[in-house]
Amino acid sequence: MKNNIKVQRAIHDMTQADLAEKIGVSRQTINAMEKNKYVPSTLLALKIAKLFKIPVEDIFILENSD
Amino acid sequence: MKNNIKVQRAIHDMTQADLAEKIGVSRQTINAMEKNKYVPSTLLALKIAKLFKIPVEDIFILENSD
DNA sequence: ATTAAAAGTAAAACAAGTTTTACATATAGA
DNA sequence: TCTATATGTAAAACTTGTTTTACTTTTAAT
Repeated sequence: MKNNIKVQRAIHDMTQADLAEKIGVSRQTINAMEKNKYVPSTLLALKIAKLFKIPVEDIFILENSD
Repeated sequence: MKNNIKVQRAIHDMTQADLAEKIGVSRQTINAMEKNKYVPSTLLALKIAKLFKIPVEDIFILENSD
């Protein structure tokens, strides 16, 4: 699974810290997600999608390996 | 956060075990999700949404308390 | 070149998701 | 009523997500 969080942040001109604060997680959580260190919870995915006003599927993309 | 998994299973005439097997988790994981015992990973959410051919947001719904 | 802000990284601790095994309860059909 | 299938539940073990603290590196602007 990959994700577009970095791009969406750029579009919305947000730092990792900004995004972290908006959705109520630590900055390291955002950083680790962007670096594909781990798969976030559905709660985080929904909050991020809501914030960026796009579907979860447009941010988090399933890959063949999943 | 709540979810419609039970309804979607009914629409697709699947048991908890069926769904579990299709997306590669244990039956207890499906049961626990339906009973709101915990929030699944985004990977699971995407797989379930793909299987039912509807958006993640139509299955997992944010609530005010989230 | 220096500085400030942003991003990357790492380890320990803690919280939460998932599996496994096992049993109890419910439901529908024979 | 008996039986098979589906669902609910629980505890232990394991895996993974998340936080906290703290430090390093990068980037962009001065």
